[in-house]
Amino acid sequence: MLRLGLCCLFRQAPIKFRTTTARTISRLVRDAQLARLDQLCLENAQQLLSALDEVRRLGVGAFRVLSPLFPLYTHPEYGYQLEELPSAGPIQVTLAEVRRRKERYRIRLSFHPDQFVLLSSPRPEVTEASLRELNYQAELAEMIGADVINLHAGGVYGDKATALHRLAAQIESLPEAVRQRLTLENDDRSYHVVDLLPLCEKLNVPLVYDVHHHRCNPDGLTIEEATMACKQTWDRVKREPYLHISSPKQGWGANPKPHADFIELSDFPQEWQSLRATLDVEAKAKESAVLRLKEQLNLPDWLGEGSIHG
DNA sequence: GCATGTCAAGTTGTG
DNA sequence: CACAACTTGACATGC
Repeated sequence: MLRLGLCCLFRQAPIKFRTTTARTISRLVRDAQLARLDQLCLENAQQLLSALDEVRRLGVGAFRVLSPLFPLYTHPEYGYQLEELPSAGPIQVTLAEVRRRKERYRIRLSFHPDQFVLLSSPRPEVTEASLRELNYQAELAEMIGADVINLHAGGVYGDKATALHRLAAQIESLPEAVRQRLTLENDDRSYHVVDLLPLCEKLNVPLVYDVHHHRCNPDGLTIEEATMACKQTWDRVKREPYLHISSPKQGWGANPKPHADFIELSDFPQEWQSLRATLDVEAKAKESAVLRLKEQLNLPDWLGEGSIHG
């Protein structure tokens, strides 16, 4: 059965994640910086716990955790370690409870580092910053039990084969906590499913299939072919496949890349109807969009403990 | 209060 | 050459 996933934020539910900026933090002395960051991390951990309850209440089966759960954690100047925070203990306890609830509710958790995180760059400082960020997200993933850290392949730098070679080399030398969670996703500009498949098969990296990106940036594969190829990369490691969907904000005209508030049912590939997979819904209306798609597809509530499936 | 400009980070494509 | 787009607006400031 398909399980739908909500991405990062809520539009209806009163669940808010907070952040700060390097500029704001820079005006404080170190102790005050850590006190401020401590407050934000603790609040965000508590909000994540509420998020799991809300996802469960909505009958949804997956949640993507936003990258800056710990704001500025990997910043070169204002970064910090969890142990430096006065509330490190309560934060860890809260995140351990997130993990327990995710297991009880059978909710799948994932991370999607943002555009600055690349393993294909020829610039060492970009790779170093990316590795810091990946290690941070893996640390969080360990604490809450997230099984996926999903990356785009990044830039081409005028030579896709060489960029892919750098990407493969970096993947092979990742720390285990990152490596076991790393997945790659086709993007809407540079890397097709067909570009990533050889690397994914060689290194046993699961491939997340984003059908909107595929439609924006076609590679000759049909949706069914791309779906099956990606599914195989997950089958090989005996894990549930991940799919992404979104609809174009202004239709399939000049610029289909920006995301719409909701998913048009006509954009949902019928090939997916009977799949066992996680489908992240990338739509601005957040849980409203997930619920609408869930109804349109006639999917039942995703049930955890006590269900006849569980 | 509310409107508005700003915010760590990469790369590509468009106007 | 500036800006939008990408998984996502929220925060700080000034009126």
